[in-house]
Amino acid sequence: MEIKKRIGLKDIAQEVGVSIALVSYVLNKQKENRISREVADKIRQVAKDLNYQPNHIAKSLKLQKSFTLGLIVADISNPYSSQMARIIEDEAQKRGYTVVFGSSDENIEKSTKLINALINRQVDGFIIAPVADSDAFLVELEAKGVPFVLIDRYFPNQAFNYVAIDNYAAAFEATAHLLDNGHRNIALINYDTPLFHLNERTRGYQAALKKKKIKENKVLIQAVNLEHNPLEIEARLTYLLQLNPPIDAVLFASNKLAVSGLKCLKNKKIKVPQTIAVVAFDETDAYDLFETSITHVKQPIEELGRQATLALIAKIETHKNPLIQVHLATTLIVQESSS
Amino acid sequence: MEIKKRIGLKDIAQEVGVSIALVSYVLNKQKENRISREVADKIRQVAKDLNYQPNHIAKSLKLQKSFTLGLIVADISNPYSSQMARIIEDEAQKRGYTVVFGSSDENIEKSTKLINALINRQVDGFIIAPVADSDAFLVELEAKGVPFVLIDRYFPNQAFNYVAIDNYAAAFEATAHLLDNGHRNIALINYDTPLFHLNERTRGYQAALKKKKIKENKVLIQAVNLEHNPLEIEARLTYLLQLNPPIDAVLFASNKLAVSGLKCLKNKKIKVPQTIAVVAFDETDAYDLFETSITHVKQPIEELGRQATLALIAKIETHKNPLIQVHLATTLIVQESSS
DNA sequence: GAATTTTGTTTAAACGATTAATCTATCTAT
DNA sequence: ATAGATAGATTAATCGTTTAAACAAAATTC
Repeated sequence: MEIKKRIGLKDIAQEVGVSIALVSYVLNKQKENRISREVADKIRQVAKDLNYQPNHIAKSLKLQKSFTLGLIVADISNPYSSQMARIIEDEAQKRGYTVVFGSSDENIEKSTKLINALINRQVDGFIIAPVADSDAFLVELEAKGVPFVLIDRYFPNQAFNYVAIDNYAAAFEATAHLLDNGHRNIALINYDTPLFHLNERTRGYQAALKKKKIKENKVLIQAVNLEHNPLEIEARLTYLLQLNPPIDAVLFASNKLAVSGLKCLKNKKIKVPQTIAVVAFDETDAYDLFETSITHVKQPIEELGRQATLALIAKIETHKNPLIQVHLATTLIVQESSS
Repeated sequence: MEIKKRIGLKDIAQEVGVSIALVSYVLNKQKENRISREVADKIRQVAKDLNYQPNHIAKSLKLQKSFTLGLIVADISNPYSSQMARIIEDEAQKRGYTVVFGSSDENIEKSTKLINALINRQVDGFIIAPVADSDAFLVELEAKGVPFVLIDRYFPNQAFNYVAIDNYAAAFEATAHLLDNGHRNIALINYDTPLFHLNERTRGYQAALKKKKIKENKVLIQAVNLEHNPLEIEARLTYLLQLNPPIDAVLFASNKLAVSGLKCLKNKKIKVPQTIAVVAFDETDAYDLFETSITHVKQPIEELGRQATLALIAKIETHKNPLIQVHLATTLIVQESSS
C-alpha cells in the first residue's frame, strides 16, 4: 500500500517556479489584481492538475479558527437530539463548518470534560443542551470568550444565548386541550430535575388547571429520575391508576416518558382514550402506530436547530455578542388519544 | 467581555524560566529521567496553576495526526445511525478520539464531498456506511492510504474492511419463521438499489422459500426507491393486498419501510397477524407500541459500532492493515405480529 | 588530570499554511 | 535624466507544538 504524498502549496510553488506565498495569494485572494494573469492562471491550473487540497489544520492554526462547531447533547441516540443534529449539520455545512458532537448523559462532569476537550481542539463555538446545574460552568465559558448558544434548555436567571420553545405555553395548551375535552383528573408525568424547561411544563400544566378553577392535587404530579428506567414509569403509572377519584387523563412531558408509559398502558390493556386520555410531548413514529394515535406537542426542531446554528455562526464571524433569547411556539397535534 | 488569553507552553516556560522545549518534554515524556525532579515538578505545578490546556490543532499539525474520526452515515437522524453514532462516540472517546459526522443522504456526490472535506481536516480515518456505487471512490481512498472501515454496508467484490451483519441469514431466518407459522404467500418489501446488503435480504428470503419448495412469485417482491416516501409504500402494499391468492404475510426490509407499512396497515384496519402477519428489520419503539407487537430482526448495533471503531483505531495506530471483514449474527425477536 | 560519559537543558527546524513588509524592475511624470 | 509611482513577486515572521541535534556542566573513568 503505497501512500500518495499529499500535495501542498510547496509542491505547486515548485512546479510553477514561484514562491509559496504567491501561490497562497492567488488561491485565496483572487480579487487582488497585482498578479499577472499568466502566472495566476498557471498556478490555478497546476493546483487543479495536482488536485491540491488545502490542509485545514495548518489553516486553523494560522487563522486561529477551525470552522468547526461543537454540539453537546444529552444523548445523540435520542431521536430528538439526532434530528436536531441533522439540521445543525446541514446549516453548518452550508456555511463551511463541520460539527463534532458529544453526549453528556445528563452528567455535569462528562459535559464539562467534553466541552473542555473540544475547546482544546479549537472549535469555534458550541451549541449546547446544558445539563442540570451547569450554569456556573457556562459562566466560566462565557468569561473565556467562547461563543455558545444553548438549545432546548436554558437558565432563567442567566444572560446566556438560547433558542428554545415556550414550555409553559406548550404544557398549558396541552392541558387546556384535555380540559376542553372534559377531563378533570389529569395526571402529569415529568422528570424530577432542576432543569428549568421541564419545570416550566409543570407550571404550564398547573396554570391551565388553575384557570379552569380546578384545585391542584399534588399526587397527580409524578416526577421520575432523569435516567429513568421503564420500570419506574410503570410504578408511577400503577400508583396513579389506583387513585380515587380515578384519573382520566395523563400528560407525558417527554417522548421517552410517553413511550415507556404507553407500553405500560398497553400491557395493562387500558383503553386510550376511553379510560385514560393521553397527550405527550415531542414526536416519534410510535405515536402514530399506537392503537389510538397520540395527541402530542410538536416542537419546531428544524427551526430550533437552524436558528441556534445561525446565531452561533453570526457570533463567531461578527465578534458581536448581542444577547439572543428565542422562544419558539409549539404545535399541538390533535389525534385520537385525547378525546 | 474581556477574553482571557489562552495559556501556551510559552507562558509556562516564561513563568518557570526554562525553554519551551523542556516544558513540552516534561509534560509529554514523563518517563524520561534526564530531567531534574525539581524543575520537572515546578513545570508541572505551574502548568496546573495556569490551567494549561494543550492546543490540539498545533499538536495535530506537528504530529500529522488529529485524533479525530470521521463518521459518514446515510442520515444521522435515522435512529439506526444515531444509535450507531452513540456507540462509536463512546468507544472513540475512551481512546482519546473525537468524532465528526456527516450525512450522505444516499447521494454519491455528497458522500464524496463530505469525505474529502474531512480528509482536508486531517481526520485520522473513517467509519463509513457507503452509498450505492461508491466503491470506485473507496478504491481511491484506499490508494491514498486513508484508513477506513465500512459499517452495515459493503461491496462483495472489493477487499475493503467492514463490519456488518449476515443479511442473508437474517432474512432467511425471518422468512423461515413466517413459513413455520404456516404462512405461504409471503411478500417482501425492500429497496430497489444496487446496495449489496439489501439484496442479500432478498436472497435470504428467496432461499427460505426455496428450501420449503415454494415456488417464487415475482410479484410478491416489491422494491421501492431508497428515498421512498410513505405514499410509495402505500401504493405497493395496496397492490399486494389485492393479489389473488391473497398474501398472508409481509417482511419489511428496514425500520423505515416497516413504519410506513404499518401505518398503512393500521389505516386500512387490516388485522395483524390474523389477516397479514408481519416481520420487520431493525428496532424502534414503534414496534412495541403497535397493536400487536412486531416480530423483528434485531441487529447487534452496539457490537457493530464497537468492532468498527476498534478496528479503525487499530489500523490508525499500528499502521498495519490486515483485511477485516466481520459478519455478526442478528437475533429474531419473536413477538405477536408473526403468529 | 585529561579524556570520556552522563546529565540537564537549549537551539533550531519542522508541520503547512497566511500575510505584512520588503524588494526589484518597469513605467510615468516632470 | 531623475524621482516617484506602480506592478509583480519574494522574504520572513507567525500560529503552538514536537523532537532531533547540539551544548555546557558535572560526574566518572583510567
